[in-house]
Amino acid sequence: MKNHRNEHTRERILDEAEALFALKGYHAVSIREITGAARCNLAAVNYHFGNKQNLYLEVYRQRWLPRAERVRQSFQNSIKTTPVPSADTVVHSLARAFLDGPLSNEARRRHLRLIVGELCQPTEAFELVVERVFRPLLGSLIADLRTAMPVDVDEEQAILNAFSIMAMVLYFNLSHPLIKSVLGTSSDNDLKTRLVDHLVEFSLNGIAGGNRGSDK
Amino acid sequence: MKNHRNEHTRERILDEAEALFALKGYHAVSIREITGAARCNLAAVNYHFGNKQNLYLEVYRQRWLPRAERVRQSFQNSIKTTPVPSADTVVHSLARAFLDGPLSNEARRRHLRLIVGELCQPTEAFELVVERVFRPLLGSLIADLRTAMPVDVDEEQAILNAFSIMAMVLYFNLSHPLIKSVLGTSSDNDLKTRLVDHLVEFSLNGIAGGNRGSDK
DNA sequence: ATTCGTTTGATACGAACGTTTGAATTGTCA
DNA sequence: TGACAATTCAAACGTTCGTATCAAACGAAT
Repeated sequence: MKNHRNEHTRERILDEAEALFALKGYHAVSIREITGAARCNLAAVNYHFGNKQNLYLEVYRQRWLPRAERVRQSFQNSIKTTPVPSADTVVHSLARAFLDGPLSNEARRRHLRLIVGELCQPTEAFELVVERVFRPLLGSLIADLRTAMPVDVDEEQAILNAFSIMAMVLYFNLSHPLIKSVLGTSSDNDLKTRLVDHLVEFSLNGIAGGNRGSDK
Repeated sequence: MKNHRNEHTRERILDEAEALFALKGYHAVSIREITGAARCNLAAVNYHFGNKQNLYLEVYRQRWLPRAERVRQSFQNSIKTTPVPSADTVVHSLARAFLDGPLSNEARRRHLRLIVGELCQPTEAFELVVERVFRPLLGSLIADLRTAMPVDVDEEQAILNAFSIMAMVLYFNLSHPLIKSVLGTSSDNDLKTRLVDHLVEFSLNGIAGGNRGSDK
């Protein structure tokens, strides 16, 4: 039924659309810009996806979601090496999965920009990001952290801990250039590794502190 | 020279433009939408500000920047109550200045959305945000934290600590609805206070941990 | 080779965009 | 009051946007 070239066109459009949406945001990208980058006709978007909004959603469904799944798998595989992972292992696995995981630098940048884009200006894709990825990830993160910690941490504390970790993961990606700018040009080598190390250490202490001391 | 109504119009445009830019982003807001909300003529934007891009910049220069200054003042005043503030005081003052400070809830949401907007999709206003506000704030934050801590924390560690704190401050504002959604409807009262408390505690432990243990 | 469903292509539509214009209106000061 | 600059207004500009149309090109099966 399906021939080869239409799939190629469809895939090319998805690729270029994702790159451009991640780079400039939905409204700053025109269909002509996408089809120009994909070297196909203007009408191809409306033929394959109906309209611009649905192309945007398909980018999340067919590009972003599978990648989010890869990140999740990378995270799960890392912590499943030990039967009862320590909090250290959990946080380190999460940080590495997001900041140094299965994605290339470019893919990772796109991936997290699409997340933050929906966080800043929610559209229809927001529900997909939250319900299909964010909430499950947060749930397993909390569960994994719980098994590695005493039970005297209440649910809200655990949730806020998980949010704090995610905050740093997202932010360190988002403003990676800014961080590099502030740190100066002196130490560019293996910055990513040191960022991960800092994030893990900072988070672990934050969690442990939240566990030990009940109130400030 | 200047009469009254033009200033009124100019100010109304700035107010409505800021609200709309913060809510929907630059490209998703049209001049007609702004002038409609400000109840003035379409051409008023081009008369008072030249063009849309410059209106956007003026929003940052004349609305955002003064508010950033108020937040900074609130932060500085809080920590200047004691001659040598503790790290606890510094972080708590910062968190309160941003999350519970001199701004109303609405003004704070706008303020931080304009920050994150420039972080996600930098325009000309990015330099203003970074150089005039972000870098000075980060500098004084690091300096204040340093005086409250032993000197065996290297510069990079201190910078990353400050970034981590800012990450949580920004993120807790950005995804406040999401956090409320995940936490459930059970505990809505004084959530902001508990968020600040969590942020302070998490950060302080993160900093202290970075101070005590040199490597993971 | 012919047919038929699928995909591509060139082109055009109406709407909305940012911007400009020039005439009316307003406020200010001689 | 009259003159003059500052501001507002309605209307239009040219451009670009998302979308629709329809014929041409293509691939696969009869």
